[in-house]
Amino acid sequence: MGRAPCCDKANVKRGPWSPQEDETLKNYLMKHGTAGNWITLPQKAGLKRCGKSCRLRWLNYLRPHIKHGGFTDEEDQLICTLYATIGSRWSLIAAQLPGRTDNDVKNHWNTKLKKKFLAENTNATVCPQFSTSTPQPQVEDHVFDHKNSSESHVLRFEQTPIPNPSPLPLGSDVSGLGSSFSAPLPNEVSLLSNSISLVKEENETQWFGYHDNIEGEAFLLDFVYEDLLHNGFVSQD
DNA sequence: AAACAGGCCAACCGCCGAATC
DNA sequence: AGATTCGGCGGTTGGCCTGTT
Repeated sequence: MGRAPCCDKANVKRGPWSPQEDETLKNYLMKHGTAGNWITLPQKAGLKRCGKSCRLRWLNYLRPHIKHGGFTDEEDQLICTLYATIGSRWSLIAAQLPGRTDNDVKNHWNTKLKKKFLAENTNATVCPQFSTSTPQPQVEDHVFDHKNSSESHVLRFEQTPIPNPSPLPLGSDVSGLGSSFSAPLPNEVSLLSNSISLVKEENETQWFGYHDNIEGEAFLLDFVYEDLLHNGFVSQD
């Protein structure tokens, strides 16, 4: 048999949280933490809520240092770039935006950014796939789907490998560049946009994806590399 | 001032992989 | 080994808010 049931769904409160509930949950978590179990937490804290609901409320609203609204242009650009790279993996995208939650980023994209970039239809510095130099795609048609990357930039990368060690200009038409992508790999490739690159240092066996974040500091995009590795576009040999 | 439409966002739903029994 | 739950995630929705007519 498995674990005990999650919660009595007929006996839990739903809908918007009251200030009292917020206070109760916040106080409890500040004092005791989750103790590794969200399901039993509401009972211990004296809340008639499902554990999942408590978790969501904490992560999206009550957690310290959460920012709401007021997305900057830099954040918009980063969201767009990452969306074009990895698709709708909001938790990963939000992880690159301090103080932002996946729900917030998702809402922001769905209500504003998606329309904005569809309407503008040209934003090569941020989202190469929207470039006017190529046929105008629908956003959904060209996002990176990590489970089925048939419409992704990464697949195009595989089909049209980059044999040249120098970074390619943003939005380059790399079709017809030649043979399959294999070792020896170039030292650096400007791969997915003007701010994301794959780097392989001399004498290193691993490739790493980097992105220049809004403060201009490079951070490792493990998931870019993982996607490439997972899809067999790079190897560790 | 009232009615309506569209935008926004908090919260729920359902799925999936990992963990547990 | 298989059944079941947990935790986490992305998709969706319902209700409130704001702008327009």
